[in-house]
Amino acid sequence: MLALSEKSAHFLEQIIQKDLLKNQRLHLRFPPEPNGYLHIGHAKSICLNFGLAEKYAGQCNLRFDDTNPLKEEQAYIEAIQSDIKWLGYHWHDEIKYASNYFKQLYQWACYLIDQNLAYVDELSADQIRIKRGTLTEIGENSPFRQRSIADNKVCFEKMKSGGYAEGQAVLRAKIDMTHPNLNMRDPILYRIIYASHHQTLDEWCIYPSYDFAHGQEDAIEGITHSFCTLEFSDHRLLYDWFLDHLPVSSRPKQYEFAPLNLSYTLTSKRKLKQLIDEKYVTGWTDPRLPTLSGLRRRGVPPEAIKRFCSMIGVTKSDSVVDVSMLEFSIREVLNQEAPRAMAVMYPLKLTITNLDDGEKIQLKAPNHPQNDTFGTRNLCFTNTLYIDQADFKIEKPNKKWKRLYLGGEVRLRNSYVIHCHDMKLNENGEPIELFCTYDQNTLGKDPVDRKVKGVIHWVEADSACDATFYLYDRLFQNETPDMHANIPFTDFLNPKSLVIVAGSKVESSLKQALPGVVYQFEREGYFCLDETLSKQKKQLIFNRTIALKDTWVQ
RNA sequence: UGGGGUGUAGCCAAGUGGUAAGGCAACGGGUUUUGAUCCCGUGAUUCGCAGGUUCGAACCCUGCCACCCCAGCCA
Repeated sequence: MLALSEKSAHFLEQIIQKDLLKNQRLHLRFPPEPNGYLHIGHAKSICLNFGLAEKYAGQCNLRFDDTNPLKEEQAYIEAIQSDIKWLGYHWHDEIKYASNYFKQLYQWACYLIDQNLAYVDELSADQIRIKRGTLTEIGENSPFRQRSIADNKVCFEKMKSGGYAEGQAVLRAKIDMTHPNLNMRDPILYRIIYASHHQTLDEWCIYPSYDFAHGQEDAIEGITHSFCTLEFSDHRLLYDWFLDHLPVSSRPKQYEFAPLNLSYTLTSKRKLKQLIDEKYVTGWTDPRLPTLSGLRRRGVPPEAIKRFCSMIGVTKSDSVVDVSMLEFSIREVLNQEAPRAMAVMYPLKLTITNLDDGEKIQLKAPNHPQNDTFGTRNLCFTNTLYIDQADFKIEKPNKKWKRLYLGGEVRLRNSYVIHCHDMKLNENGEPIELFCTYDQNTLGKDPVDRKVKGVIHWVEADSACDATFYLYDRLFQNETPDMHANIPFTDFLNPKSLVIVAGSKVESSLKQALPGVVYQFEREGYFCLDETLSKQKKQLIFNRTIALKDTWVQ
């Protein structure tokens, strides 16, 4: 926490600090296009914009950049809102939509025509592309560039009223076909799309391009600093050109920062959508996805995401952030917040031979080892328990082995020290039942005459609940799955990204596991109830948020 | 090869002319009824490279190199 507030200001924050000194307002915006769910990369931008507005007592708008009805949906608008709320941010005023400004944008387009700065081009998309030139060759004027203002007004009106087919005409700015920046070679302002828009329905059949919309939207809303990712750097010139030539009432400035790349992860809406459409995952909320909805369902707390965003910084250099940083912040938050419980993933029956059938010992266990305010819970100890198969070996494999073996001793977490004196094997020679005695004199204290190093977790057989665990692992086996020129990212999918373990046991207190609460199943990891799946399959299903850090080298 | 950017440890990142912060990862050690947490310790004679300016350069100048983005009627 301390480190967080002491962190030095990144370059955008420094710009804000300077501008604030000059008595400027601070008004930011987060402008997603509603064409998919938000992911961890958007979280970086959300934390930047909402976080800075919060820190410097400014405002931050939520604005849906909905200029393309072909790709957008109302469902995405709703999902995006709940993801932002989940992160704990509040947008200023009403939600904004680019579509709120369609009329104003249209009037400004007419204004540009009147200024002889825009024209209707009836070249085909292909012809426009060819005449635009290339990176090294200048472009060439369209034959329609010399249309009269009056003609342009007629043609633009014709575009607006449905007099052209899709693709038959576009409105372009008249700038400079020889400009070294391709964006300045008469960019397209309006195109014809005969599609119903989720907000404006069938009111329009012409839609503004991103370039013609974004800066003006910022100006209309009185945005002071417009932060976007690096790939828009080349558009800044155009952004300024429109603001210079239009009678806008405020002058926002665009600044660019590097988008987030995360190792072993995809941060591209388009590619995430492909994974969903091609059924590699179950949907936008699949816990293996880096979508905010997926992370939430997985059990990742919003605070972890905020800490992560603070940890990675904001710069202009291309980078790939190691996913271990995200994992660290998840564990850091969960270690503090998660109540502890015990769960046995692969049960092995263990009979206490010096305890009679029906005898019950009530035990109390703290819900958090470092924080008493979490309180305690009751545990029942009888002669029939389960421990994990991984915690028992017939023979002690090496001197570092701290768990149970035949003839050895181990502490049962929150309970007694037991000694294993016998076992039953199946036909394959695998142990199927252990016989142990417990040492009555070891509850809450160490035995006086000997050292018992190991501690293992357990559940009481009779009171335990059956549960199924969904163990998630990274979706890709390659650090940069989408950065290989000739290999599709789907080639790197991890076949073990989801492992379902059924037939597990959780302690009785988890019968009432609360949705939304992440528990630490001691020695295993952090888990949370999957409400949807549990209801659907009528059993307790836990998602593993993340395993505990494991530094044990066998 | 036009234009716009970026190069500081395996990864992220401070540093803005006074002699290389911090975090993640890794590796040691200590504590521990979670092989977790916590604590302590270990890294750059050097900042893409080469010159130059200066008493002094990661920071200034010159030249070079590498990588990223741009030729949607996507955003």
